[in-house]
Amino acid sequence: MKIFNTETHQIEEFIPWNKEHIKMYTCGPTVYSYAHIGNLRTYIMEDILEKTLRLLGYNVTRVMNITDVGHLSSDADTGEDKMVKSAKKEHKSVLDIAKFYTDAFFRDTEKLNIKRPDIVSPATENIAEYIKIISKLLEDGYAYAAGGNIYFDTSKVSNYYRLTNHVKEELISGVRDTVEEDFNKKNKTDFVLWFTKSKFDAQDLKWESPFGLGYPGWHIECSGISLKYLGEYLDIHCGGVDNIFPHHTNEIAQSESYIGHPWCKYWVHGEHLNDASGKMSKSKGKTLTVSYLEELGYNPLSYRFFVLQSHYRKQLTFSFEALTGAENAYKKLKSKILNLKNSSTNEEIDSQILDTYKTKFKECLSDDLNTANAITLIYDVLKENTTPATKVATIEYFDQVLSLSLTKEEKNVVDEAYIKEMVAKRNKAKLNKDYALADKIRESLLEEGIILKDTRDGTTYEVK
RNA sequence: GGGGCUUUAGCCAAGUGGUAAGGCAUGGGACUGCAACUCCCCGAGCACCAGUUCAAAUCUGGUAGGCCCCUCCA
Repeated sequence: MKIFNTETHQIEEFIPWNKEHIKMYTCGPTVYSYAHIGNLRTYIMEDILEKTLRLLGYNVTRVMNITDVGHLSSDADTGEDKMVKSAKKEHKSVLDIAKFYTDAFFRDTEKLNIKRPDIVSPATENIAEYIKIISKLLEDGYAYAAGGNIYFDTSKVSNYYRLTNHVKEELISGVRDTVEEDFNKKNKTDFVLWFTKSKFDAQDLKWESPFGLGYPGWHIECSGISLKYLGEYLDIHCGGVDNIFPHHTNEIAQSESYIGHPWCKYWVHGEHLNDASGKMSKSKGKTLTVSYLEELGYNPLSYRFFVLQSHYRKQLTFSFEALTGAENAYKKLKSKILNLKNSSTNEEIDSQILDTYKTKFKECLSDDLNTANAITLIYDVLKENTTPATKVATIEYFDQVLSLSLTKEEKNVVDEAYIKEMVAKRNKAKLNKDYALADKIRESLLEEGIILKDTRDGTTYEVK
């Protein structure tokens, strides 16, 4: 298995700390509104990565956090915590909001066939862990108190910028002017571990701590949850590219300062989904959510297919034209496969062909998750000169990772006798050359979602 | 101002030195009462310029465009 490691800036052979058991941590959603499909792209990538590792025979424990506290608003003029802001807007408590959008998030991921991580942990349920870490960092001189808050002292770590290649001096000269400076900090890059005093004081959730009544900083959450559930040796840490700096950079700083040795071996980041104007954002125009796609009549799995046709480290531009193309391709492909499945009764499976394709498939995914080539393999299988049963079995194997429900028959709740009756009626009309009536029957069935197909061997139907 | 990514047919894209995968759409054909479905056929020399090489979409340098990040923005 080869994977691109953000830390070393190159594709590397994957060698876990302990090959018996892989520890994987993925940054979860901030649950103050619905996830848009751009957010979900990263979770699809992580899903593929996890399933690939399992297919390759590894045991994997995957942990995801739910950020339900402490994320500040991006709208500089309001300066409120995003969670608090949503709560106010919707007249609910912060935790109600978090619960609501957490449920919505998992409903969306389920529709996209994204497996739920083994452990999902809300940030608010691990406060004791953060306090433990912060206390030790203070004790060891990696953190300091100033102006009521606890800060991490980035000057105490030697290779702070290792994820990004940033140069300290250049960073300082180029700070955006929209950012207010916090004069409590010793260094520009220092960040808050624990707030008791903040210009954003509208926090509903506060906890007692040795540092005063307050709430945790953004970055400590992921370190805390990861160390708690996965221990001091992490194999893979994933997230969107936007997390690289400062979030993951800071996680490394605080985690390694705390445990005193190297922490995570592989950093894997998913690129963004863009629209014509750039990065997709929750605060920009109509939010593209899974349920919105459904309202427009798209199958969520068409979106998964769309995403998998591209590479996770490449920016992907979303358009409805592109999604429609993916949907057409997905429908056609699935229909072909289901036809094969229905015609493949009691045939032998050619295990040699199956094995060949298993190997090829694993090679595609082991090549830094080349899902586009993995999908092309499906088309190759369909063209292969072998039994339908072999093809179906091969594609079922692929679908363990691709998770496109390619061989899953939709449940058709239809009255078969009724359809047969209507088809007979229509055939009679056709014989009588009463095409108006024939077309009318066909149209009325279509309205009920039943598509008639006239073949040489008679009329068959398909349920939408 | 700094750091990074990216540019392949109408669209989504694979490809990392040997002469452009796959899919969608369009067009043509077969099938059909007409359609739909299905099947068959058809398209680019890889942003541009200059190099390296027997050979470059693939390597080097430059130009242009797009995108992301730069500390409380996920």
